[in-house]
This record gives sequence, structure tokens and C-alpha cells, in this order.
Amino acid sequence: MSVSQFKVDSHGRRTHTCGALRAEHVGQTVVLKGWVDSRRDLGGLIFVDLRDRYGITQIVFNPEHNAETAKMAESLRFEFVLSVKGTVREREVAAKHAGMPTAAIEVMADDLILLNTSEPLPFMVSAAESRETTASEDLRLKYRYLDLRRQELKNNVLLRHRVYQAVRRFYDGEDFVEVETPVLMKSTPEGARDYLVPSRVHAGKFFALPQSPQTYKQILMVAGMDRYFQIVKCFRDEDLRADRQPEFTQIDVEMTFATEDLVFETAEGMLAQIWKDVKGVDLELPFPRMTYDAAIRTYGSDKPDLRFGMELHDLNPAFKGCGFRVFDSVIDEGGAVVGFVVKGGGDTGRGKLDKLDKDIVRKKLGGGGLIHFRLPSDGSELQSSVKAEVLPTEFVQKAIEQTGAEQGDMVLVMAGAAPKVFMQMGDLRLHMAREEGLVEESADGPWKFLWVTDFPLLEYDEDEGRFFAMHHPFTSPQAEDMDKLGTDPGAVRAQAYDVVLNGSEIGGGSIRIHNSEVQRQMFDALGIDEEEAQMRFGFLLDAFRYGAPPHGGIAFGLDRIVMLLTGASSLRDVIVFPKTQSAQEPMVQSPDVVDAHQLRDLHIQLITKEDDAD
RNA sequence: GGUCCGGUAGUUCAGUUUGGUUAGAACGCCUGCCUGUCACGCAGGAGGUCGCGAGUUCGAGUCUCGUCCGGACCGCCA
Repeated sequence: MSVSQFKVDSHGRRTHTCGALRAEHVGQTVVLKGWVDSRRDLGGLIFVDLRDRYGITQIVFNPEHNAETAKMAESLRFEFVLSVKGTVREREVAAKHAGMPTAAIEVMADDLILLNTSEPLPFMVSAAESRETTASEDLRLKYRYLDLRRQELKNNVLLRHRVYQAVRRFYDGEDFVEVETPVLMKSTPEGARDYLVPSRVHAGKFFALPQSPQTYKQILMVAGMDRYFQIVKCFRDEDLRADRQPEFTQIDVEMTFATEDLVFETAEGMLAQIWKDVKGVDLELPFPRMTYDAAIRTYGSDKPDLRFGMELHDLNPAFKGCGFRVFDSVIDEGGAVVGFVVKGGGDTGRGKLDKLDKDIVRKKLGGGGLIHFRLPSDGSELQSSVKAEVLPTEFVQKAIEQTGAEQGDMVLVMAGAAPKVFMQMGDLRLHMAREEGLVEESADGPWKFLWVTDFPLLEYDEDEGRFFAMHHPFTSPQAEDMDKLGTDPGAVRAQAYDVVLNGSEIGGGSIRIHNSEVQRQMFDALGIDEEEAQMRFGFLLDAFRYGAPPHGGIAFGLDRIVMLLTGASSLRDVIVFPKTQSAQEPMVQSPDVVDAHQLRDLHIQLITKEDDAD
């Protein structure tokens, strides 16, 4: 393709997009612009599917109609950029394209202008060819601009846009003020690793990118903003997962004079608005609520997936005094025997169960060994993995009765220290549900929302030998647990909550401490002394002394919400330019080295690996 | 930091179990034919650093070690 073949675009503006034309436009002269999605050259007639963001329209080139234009069309290839002037006409056989909105018509080309060519593609972009791409993610990320032309990713971007708009419309309507908080802020010792930004002006000092705008939004409440929200980038320098990126987007919300009920109600309204706008679905409000304790005991997780049953049962009552040493010692030591029913699992083979025990329970969950009771579907007698001489059948029967298992079912059981054993069984529950095909990620629901409430305020870290804030250090204890803060910190419940959808945590928040004395006690429990508190959070403690109102809020993971709405299996499919698992971006190839003088300006000296004694 | 899976033509994969002649297929690309296709069709052709580096061997895509890259998970992530 020589340069001379490019002409000035004398067609002027497009009259329609590639998704706009219908039967009613037949007879009109139109100008369309877009990419060659595919081309079918029949020797004489040439058909080109012209694609833009809005859709695809079939263009016909006919040598009898316009020989020069048809000749040009022979050289068209995938992803060439065209302007086409032509006449809309009825399509002879539209039936084959029932799903295509423009199927009723086609455009007979009068004139063609080649706006740009394309080299052969590293992978197929065509809407017809690759609704689900087979290209490796590596390649897709390197050529992200091509990947984003694909229907699937393009739709994710457009859906994400609609989520932004729904969020803004909702909060604006509820008197929330959108405020931008600084991206260059201050490192905080708790929580995730910070991304740091060196200061040129202040040698040896660093900004940190926000893990969330937490302290700023609290200050805004003290400042009397009353209701705040922000769609904001947050940064955490921790290892990646399919649902975890180092930079991600939060819908950040804070309200003055908030109670948990008020936060829940508002959050539900916002989520309902998203689902209404994006999916046309009316969510059932209010969402069910469950305490953290109940979630752990019933689902072995602080983010229960309610799309299926398989609830956990504490079988301690059934096995108390059963004589089976494993159970007896666990129960005596305050642990738990936990089981759940696998419906229709009564005929599961021994080999499969051994594999489950070895590969999943022991290797992956670190569990102490799986016990099973099978009730064969042919009505034959109970099969226990523990011999009746060791674990008398009467106790097993009692346990089976408690779980509600029927003939044809299986009960899986593990014993161990609580609450760890509950969480291991919770993981096993998810594993079995996937195995049994009970959960399917789908963009069409079902949508099982849930509030998990009454989180512990603190959790004990064995390695460090001290308590850490489970949510963050500004979370308010529950009033009735206040006196335990000094005596039994682990037992204090927080006014903290998560909102869970289909087993994913999509948001979390708390009612905050607004009193500097309570905040001081909290720092005390965390082992942060007066001096350190003043250094790290002095600004907040100061602010609390000037009429700080009670306040609270919540932050939602926007990327995860979009992931669930689109049915995407990875966060990378709902972020336009995501990082790989090793936190790199293959297209621009970041991170990268910088010039020596840049480092000098920043007062930074690099150390080699050998110097790095750590 | 750890466990596991993968890396072969532009792309997606087969071939690795059991080392052995010229490393195959499909799609894409190129050439020719084809006037109602819509994953158009037909015929022919070009296209390979078997991720990289060592090693074992007469001989390595295939075996061993190391390393890089991608992915899933554990640790980590209030």
C-alpha cells in the first residue's frame, strides 16, 4: 500500500455510526467510518463488515456499480480504517444475522477513502471471530489497543462507564459532595505496603500513594462537608491475584451523624442504582445481615457465598464423649468438630475421597485430615471412614441427623482448633461446590448480597506478639464492648461491616472514632505510644479536638463490582491497562529504570543485590 | 518467599510418555480462481532462535540443572 493511495478525507463527517442504520434508512446516502472487521471477496462482489464502537454494518462493493471503488476494495485487509460513502439498501438475506441490529440493511458503496492501513495482526480482533479470544494474556496486554477493540473488552469498558455514571447520579441525588483528595500523601505504618514517591525538595523524605483516602475523608467530616463521595484510585504494594491489582478503584463514601443502619441503607441504594441502570434488575432490599461470628461458624468465611447451601454444622454436641480420641481431645481443648453435607455424594468413590484428603485438605488447606460418612443411594448401610470400634455408630448417626443428611448424601467432617477449622471447612465447602458445579460465574446473577457485621476490632498477630486493627485504627468499638478494650482486646467487637456479593467482598467500612480519648485508648491497645501516635496521626487527633462530629462510611471495590457485573474471571478484564501478576505493564513496560540525574535530583542511590543484606 | 501449570510458525495448539530421517495441523499471511457472501468457497505457496543458558549423549523440541516470562493458588493484602 503506497502513500499515494491515501486521499484527503473529502467525505466530511460520518452521518451515522456503524450500529445505527435500520430498515427505515433505506434509500439514504450515508457516510460511515470504521475498521474492517472482516472481508469476503467473492471475485466480483466484495463484502466488508465495517466496525466501530457502536456496531457493525455490511458494506457491498460491486464492480458493476462502481468499478474503481470495487477495485480498491480488493486490497482491504483486517483493521484497515475506512470512510465509505454509499446508499442504504435492504439486505436480501437478513435471516442469518438475526442477532445483529443492522442485519436488515447494507450499504452499497459509491466511494471509498482509505484512512489508514494495518499490518497483519498479532491476534484476531474481529467481532465475528473472537468474542472469546484465544490469545495469551501476555500478548493481549502488549497490544492492549487491539485487545480493547474486541467486543468483550469494549463492552466491559462501556459497562464500567455506566457504573461510574450510576454512582455519580445516585450520590448527587442524595446530597453527597464529590471531593478529590491528594494522591501524594503520607505513609501510614499499619496495613499494606505503601507505594512511595521520593520528594525532590525534601531530601530523604517520601510521599506515599494512598491505600485509601481514609484519614482525608474523616477530616472532611470534621470540616463539616456532611456527606462525601469519591471515585478514587488506591494503591497497595502487595502481591497480585486474579481479583487484586496494585492500583485499583474505590467508591469512597463518608457521612456525618452516621449509624450503621444509615450507611447500609445508603449503600444499598447506590448498589441498587447500579444494578438498575446497568442490568435493569431491581435488587431486593434490604440485604440480609449476618454477624461475623455467625458467618465463620456457618460458612467458614467472612464473605459467605450464599448462592448455594452446604452450611457448616458444629458437631460438638453430637460427638461429645464419643470415645474417638481425635474428636474427644479437640472438643476438650475448646476446638470444634465441623461437618457439612454433600448432596448426592453418598456414592463417592474411595479413591476420589483419598485424593480430596491428600491434595486438597492436607496440601492446600493445611487441614489435619478429612473424615467422611457416606449414605449410599441404594439404601445400604452407612460407610464411615472411621471404624465403628473406634467411633461408635450411634454418635455418627446423631451427627448425621444434626446435619440433615439423607440417604444418598455424604457428610464431610474435620476436627481442629476453632476458628481455624471452620475456615478450612469453609474453603472445602467452596471447593466442593465448584467441583459439584453449584457455582457458575455469570453476568446474569443470581445476585446474593449480604452484610457481614460485628467484625472483631482487633486481631492478634502471633509473630509480632501484638494486636492489629482488623479494619483500621480509626474504627469505633461497639459501645457495650468499650470496657474490654483494656482488659480483653481480642473480644471487642467493632462497628465494622462488609458487603459481600456471591462470595466476594465488594465493600467494607465502619463507624469511626470521633473522640480523641477513645482514639488514644485504641492506639494504646495497638501498642502505639503517645509520641508515635502524635507523629503519625497528630493531624487527626488535633482535628478531633475541635468539634469532630460522629461519622462513618464505607468504600466499595469498583473493579470487583464491574468484574461481577460482567462475569469476568479476572480483574484484568475490567481495567483498561492492568498489571501482570509480577506487577508490570507489558505495553509501556513499566516499571523501568530512570536516568542517573533523575535519581540524583531525588537524593536516591541504588544499592545492588549483593549490598542488600536483607 | 513458597507450591503448581504453561512457554514449539504471526496466533492457538499437537509432537516430550519411550532422545533418532525433512518438527505437523488449524486460523492468519502471500499468489491465483470465484458476483450474494456473512467463520464465503476452491487451488497453491511462504513462514520455526522448539523462551534463554549450561549440562548429559554419537545425537536433545524430547532427559537434567539453572534462569526469564505468563497464569492459578498459599503467604501477604486493615
